[in-house]
Amino acid sequence: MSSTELDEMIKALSHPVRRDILNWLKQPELYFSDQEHPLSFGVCAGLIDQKTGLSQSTVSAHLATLQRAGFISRKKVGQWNFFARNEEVITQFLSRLNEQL
Amino acid sequence: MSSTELDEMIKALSHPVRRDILNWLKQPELYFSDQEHPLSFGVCAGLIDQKTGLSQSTVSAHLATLQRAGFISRKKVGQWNFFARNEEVITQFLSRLNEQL
DNA sequence: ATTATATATTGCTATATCGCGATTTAACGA
DNA sequence: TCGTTAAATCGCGATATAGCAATATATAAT
Repeated sequence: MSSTELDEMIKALSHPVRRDILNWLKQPELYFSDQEHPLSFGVCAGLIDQKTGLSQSTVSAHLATLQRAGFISRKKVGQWNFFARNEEVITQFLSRLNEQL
Repeated sequence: MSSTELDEMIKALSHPVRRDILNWLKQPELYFSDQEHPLSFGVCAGLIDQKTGLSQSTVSAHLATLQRAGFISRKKVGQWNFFARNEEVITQFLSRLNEQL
């Protein structure tokens, strides 16, 4: 993980809504039990929109930020986009921060 | 540590210069061996200014940000201000992040 | 083909952050 | 008291970020 990438990751975490999203995705069955599709796909954008209470376009941008940072992945199924945490990346980020901070 | 405080801490880390400063303060004897005063006081602001290459006022603001977040402490001795890491706070921050992320 | 749904993208405004030079404040020394 | 040094604070312009509504795009359903 380059220092530029690390920077992008920390910046991605520097907004409370994006941290909330990461947290919700940690336990989808707890926060998105109402999803029609299997949670194994991930959580679809619309439900995340709802949960934040922000506009669709705003949340879409937040999800893009988290994805660019590598924290989440997107899986497109039909007309839906499902998001899930990249646990390996998150683990790697935390250990990098533990070393370097 | 409240969620507001956590937010302030992450935001404080979201600037590369501020992370640099925290890193330099980890090994003052390595990065500030030219300091006239004992390094046990901490590192004085002027030397940090120099090392960043940014203006005095800019660095002063960065140091204030780090201090507000709790990551560093200031010790005033005569006309100098010495800064040092708050290791306990940093450790606490890291463990909080490890849990919550 | 048309319509509906899901979501990304665009264009915009408002606010926050960064960096600087100039000024102020504080402490020291002559 | 006056000049010097250290560092905070102020005022400013430039850039980045956040939010929204509107639009575009892609898929699905009728």
